[in-house]
Amino acid sequence: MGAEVRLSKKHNDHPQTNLTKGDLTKSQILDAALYLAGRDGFEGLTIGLIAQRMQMSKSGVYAHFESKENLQIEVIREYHRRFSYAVFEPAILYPRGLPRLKRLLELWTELTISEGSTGCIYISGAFELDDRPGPVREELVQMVETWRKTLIRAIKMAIEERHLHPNTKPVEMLFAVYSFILGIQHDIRFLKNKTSAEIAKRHIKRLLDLHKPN
Amino acid sequence: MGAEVRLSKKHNDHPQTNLTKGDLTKSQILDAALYLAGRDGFEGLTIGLIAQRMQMSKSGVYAHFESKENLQIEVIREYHRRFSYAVFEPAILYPRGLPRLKRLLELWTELTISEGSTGCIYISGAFELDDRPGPVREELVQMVETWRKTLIRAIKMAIEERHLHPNTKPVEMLFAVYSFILGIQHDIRFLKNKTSAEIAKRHIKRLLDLHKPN
DNA sequence: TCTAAAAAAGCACGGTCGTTCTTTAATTTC
DNA sequence: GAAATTAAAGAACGACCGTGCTTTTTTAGA
Repeated sequence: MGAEVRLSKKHNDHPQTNLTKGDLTKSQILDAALYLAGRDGFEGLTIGLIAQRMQMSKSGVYAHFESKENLQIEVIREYHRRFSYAVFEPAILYPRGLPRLKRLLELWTELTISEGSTGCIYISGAFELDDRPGPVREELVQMVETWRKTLIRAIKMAIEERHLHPNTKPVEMLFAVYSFILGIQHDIRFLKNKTSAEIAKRHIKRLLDLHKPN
Repeated sequence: MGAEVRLSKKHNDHPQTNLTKGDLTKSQILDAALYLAGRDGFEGLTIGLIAQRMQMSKSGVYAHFESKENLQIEVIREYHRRFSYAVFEPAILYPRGLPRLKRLLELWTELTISEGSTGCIYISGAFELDDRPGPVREELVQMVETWRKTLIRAIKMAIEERHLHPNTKPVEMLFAVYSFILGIQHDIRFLKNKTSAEIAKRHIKRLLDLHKPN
C-alpha cells in the first residue's frame, strides 16, 4: 500500500511516450521495412536489406520479430495505421455526406500520387499476394476490406444526407472509384504517365455528379 | 551450283513446323514459366521451380536462355503472342467501330476473369515491376503500350464511324476502361469477389452509352 | 555505481538462388 | 550406321535467404 500508481513501468528518455529503446528501434525498423515493401514488394522485403538500411546486424533486426511472416504482418498493420492517420482521420472531420466522401477520395488520391511515397501498399500488395494464400494475405485482405467498408459507409451517408441520388448503388460506386485509383497507381508508377491523375479526378467528379439528386 | 534451295536446314520429326527438339522443349519451358509467372509473379519465377515442373535439371532449363533476365523477357513476349491470339486477332474480324471495340473489351474481360488462367500478366506485372527499372520492365511497358495503342485506335475508329460522339476523348475513355479491368482483376483475384465482374461490365457499357452520338 | 534485464552482434546451419563448366545422352546429318 | 551436333544432366561456385544459439554490449532500475 502507498505504492504510487505508475502508468510507466520504466524510467527512460521518453517517459511521456512510454517508449523504451527497443520500441524505438522496432518502429524505425518498420519504417525502413515499409519503404522497402513499397519499392520491392513483400517478397523483396528481406531481413538482410532492412539490416543494411538500418546499419545493424541481421540478427539484431530479426530479434524484434518471431519470424519473417510476423514482420510482414506488422508492416501491414503499420501501414494501416499511417493510412488512417493520413486519410481517414483528416476526412472524418468533414461534415457527413458528400464533403466527407470527397475528402476521403481526395486524400487517397494524393497519397497514391505523391512522389516520395512508394504508392499505396493496399494496391501493390493486392496484386502481389493475390495468388499466395497465408496469414500475410489474410491480414492485407482484412485491412483492405476495412478501408472499403469505410468508403461504403461514406457513400451511404451521402445518400442519406440526400447529397447523392437515392437509387445510387454503393457497391457499384465503390467499384468505380476504387478502379480509378487503381488506374492512377498503374499509370503513374508503371507507365510513368502523370497526366492520368487529372483524368482520374475528372472521372471521379463526373461519377459523383452523375449521381446528384434531381 | 545445282544445290537445292532448302528452307529448312535440318531433317526432323516436325518438318512442316521446322521445329527441332530443343525448340519444342523451349516452348514447353515457356509454358511452365508462364504459369509460374502468373501465380508467383516475375520475381517468384525461378529456374529451380521451372525445372521441377518440367522434370528436368536446372542446367537443362537454363541452357535455353542466356540468363534469367532473358528468360523473363521471353516469357513476356510469349504472353504477348498469346494475348494477341486470344483477344486481338478474334476481335479484328469484327467490323470497325463500336462492334470491334466492344469485342476487344469483352475478350479482355473474359481473359481476366477466366478461372484456369492466372489473370492478365500485363496487370500483375505492371504492379510488380513498377519500381524496378531494367530491361524486363521496359519490355513489359512496351507490350502494354502496344495494347493500349490498339485500344486507342479502336476508340478513334468508333468515333470516325460515328458510333461514338465526336467529342469523345480517346485517352480519357482508355483510362476508364483500363481502370475497370484493373478493378476486375483486383476484386476477383485478391478479394475473391466474383460479383465485381458483372458490375464492371455494367460500368463499361454505361461508359460507352454515355458517349453515343445524339 | 552496481546489478539485472534488454538489445544487439556474432556466428553457424541448411536451403535456394543464378550461373558456369564439364561430362554424358540424345538427336540430326551425312 | 558413323560422325557431328545439340540437348540435357551433373557437380560446384559464391551469394543471399530465414532462423537458431551464444556472447557481448547497451540500457534501465535501485
